[in-house]
Amino acid sequence: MADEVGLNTLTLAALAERLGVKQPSLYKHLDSLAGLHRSVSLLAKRELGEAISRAAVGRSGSDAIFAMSHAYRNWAIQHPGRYDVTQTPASPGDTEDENTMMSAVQVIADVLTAYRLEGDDSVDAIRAFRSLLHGFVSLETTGGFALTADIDRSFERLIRGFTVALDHWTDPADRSDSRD
Amino acid sequence: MADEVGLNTLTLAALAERLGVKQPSLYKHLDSLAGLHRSVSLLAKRELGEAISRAAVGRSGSDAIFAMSHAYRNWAIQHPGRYDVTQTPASPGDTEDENTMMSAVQVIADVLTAYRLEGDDSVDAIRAFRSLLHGFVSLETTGGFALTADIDRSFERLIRGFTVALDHWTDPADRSDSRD
DNA sequence: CCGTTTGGCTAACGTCAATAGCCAACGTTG
DNA sequence: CAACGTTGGCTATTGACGTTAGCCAAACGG
Repeated sequence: MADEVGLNTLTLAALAERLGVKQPSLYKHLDSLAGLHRSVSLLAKRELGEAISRAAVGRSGSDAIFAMSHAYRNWAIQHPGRYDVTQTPASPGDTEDENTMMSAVQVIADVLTAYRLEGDDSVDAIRAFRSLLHGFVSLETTGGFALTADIDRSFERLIRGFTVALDHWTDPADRSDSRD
Repeated sequence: MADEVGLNTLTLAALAERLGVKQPSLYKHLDSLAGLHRSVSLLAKRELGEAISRAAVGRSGSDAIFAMSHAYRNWAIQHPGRYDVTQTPASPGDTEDENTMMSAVQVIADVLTAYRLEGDDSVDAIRAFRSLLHGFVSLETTGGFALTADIDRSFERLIRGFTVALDHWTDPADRSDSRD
């Protein structure tokens, strides 16, 4: 239901009606709307983490990156409502939520090990990859890409660009434009 | 006020109280909550567009990209509430909103002209750049980066990676990992 | 077979967006 | 100056929603 209507507009009244039940009866199964949101968020993080993890097994290097990226995007497109709560951070002290998030990020970290990045270099690469994926998928699912140009192709291009950047991740910083 | 509390939780009651006025009096100055959201969104898009446009004047190539990126991120960090409605697409038929969005995207397109990309190549690059910026800023402002590693550095790294990728944007696609 | 748990219900309250209708201050204009 | 329309506030009310309290019947376990 979150995927159909969006979590923000998912009302307890509507949920009760769909279940053929009166609104207060829901409180026998959930503690609050916020609690429901947390549950959905937790479920979504787990599912997305599993999806990208499954895509990465048996692959490494740029192969794994492409596979994981497509798994990420496909899951997000198929579950837009769930997706947009995958990035809401855990409430302070919610260790279960924190751990779920961390294990999903760990999948990305593992995939990047092929590039032999260490310490901050690795953190930077993980943040970059997460930014890429989230930014593209977020813009796409909210309808931010107005033009009719092929979105699949743009995504492929984006990921390819990332692998190219990874190949030069530890090159010395140089702001000059290498092409002219 | 949107930046302090977030647009989602900005309530008309609270707004009225801050203005020292009763809630229904607000309707003499706005049509609805949705209308207010649209106004804020429109203002935000215009402001962000101007910020990145200002940053890009007099620069070109990767210089312009870095300047624009920092202007984008800084504006978003300083105006988090406004930022997160900059990416909400215009309602169908809202040409004013569409035009505002388009002119902001046009700034990006102009900056990328130095890379001599044409047609779909250009669209792909614009989408990639928007994804990068939005993804990073979105994750950062919502607290998605848990580790204490330097976020400024990660951003710098991300943008540098993009310029590297741009230098090879039109290289033939090749999924093999060039480093091993 | 009796007690407890489970899962529904009605009634009620507070908050919020929104509408209707009233009224005072003010400026314009004949 | 006086009549008048506009502006911008107000109270009262409604409807949707989240939430709590308290009641009750069916199911289930000892």
